Amino acid sequence: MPRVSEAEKKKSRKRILDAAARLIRENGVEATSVADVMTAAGMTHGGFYRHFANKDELVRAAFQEAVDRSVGAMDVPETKGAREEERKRYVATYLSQEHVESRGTGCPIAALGAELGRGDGAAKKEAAASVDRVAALLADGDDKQEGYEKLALLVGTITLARLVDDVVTRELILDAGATAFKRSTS
Amino acid sequence: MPRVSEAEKKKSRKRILDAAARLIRENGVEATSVADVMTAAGMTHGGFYRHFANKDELVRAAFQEAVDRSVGAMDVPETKGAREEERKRYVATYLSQEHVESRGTGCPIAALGAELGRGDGAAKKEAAASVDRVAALLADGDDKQEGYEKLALLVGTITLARLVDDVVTRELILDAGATAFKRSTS
DNA sequence: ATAAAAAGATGACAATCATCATCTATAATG
DNA sequence: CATTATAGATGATGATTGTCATCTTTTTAT
Repeated sequence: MPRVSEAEKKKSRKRILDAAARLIRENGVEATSVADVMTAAGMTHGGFYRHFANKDELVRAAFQEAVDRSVGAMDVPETKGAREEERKRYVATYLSQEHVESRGTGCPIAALGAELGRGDGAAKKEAAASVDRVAALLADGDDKQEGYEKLALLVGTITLARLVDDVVTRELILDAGATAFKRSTS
Repeated sequence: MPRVSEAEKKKSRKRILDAAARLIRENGVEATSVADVMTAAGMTHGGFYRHFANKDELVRAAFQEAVDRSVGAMDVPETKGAREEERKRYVATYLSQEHVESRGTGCPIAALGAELGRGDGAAKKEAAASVDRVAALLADGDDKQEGYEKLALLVGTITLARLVDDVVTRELILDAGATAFKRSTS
């Protein structure tokens, strides 16, 4: 059948990226094979290297995509309280049971931070840059430390909550995170 | 050569456990093979199943061992300020550059929490129990939420710090965690 | 002392993996 | 329209994986 048009190729790339962004968050980078991603994107493994140089490059791009999507709403011009409004929404969504359960669409730093922290490829560098980016979006002004503190609290809370099967205990953990988060602002 | 004495077998088991506890924290569960562990323990892969039913059971036991070692000092009778003293030491060690770099001997929840949170075997259950245990040790009294909050902050902070290669930024992150931790107590 | 049990070595298994080579049919280029 | 470039399919690669079978040798039990 192939070859396909340029526009079609672009769509293919996007399907691959979306599939990867979901699968690596659901199952981890190591547990996600290139063939898995391609199948989820509706193709065979063969065409993969027409889109990405290697798996690390795919993971880097997928991680970036995931960050864009998950903080995109917060990344708006600082006009009046719009940013602050989105921040509130972001945190409430973050510290929710739904976020605990839907790993495939959740925070990529929480899902993959530990695993990427062990590596040293392009994906790790991307994740490091994302830490700065998300922290900056979470902070009120230019206080970097406030951003780091808030992000650490979010990431740690969801990590703990995902270990716990009991929904009641999970809620306790999420509540603890929310309470601490409020304290970090005032 | 084999068979070896009962005492020797016990020592073998401990060597396997120690090797696993280090390797899974350094490289993750998935990236650590049974053969890797056995080699690090000074044996070939053959004898592994005389000690553990399967890899999941090894990881569970190794995780438990790692937790024991890393919070052992805090887990003392609540006599006068002894516990509080150890808590301080624990947190200072936790939020240090050395901890960021020495993953193999560091906090197993931070190293493996996200990965185990995706699974559903014995190792995940062990990790869930550890969350409660460590949180309880970190809390002042019976305030569970305080424990969860503190543990989340520690785990999140070290996760972020490990993503960052730049030592200065890393220090900023660790400082932010330490500041927030103090605020969570008073 | 004889027999049974088993620790660990060696080796094999079926799966899985990332990556590459080749083939094809079609899109882009002229 | 003729030529060339290439997206994606098919299939192979060598490496790695968890687990099991077998064998040897020594310990334990009788």
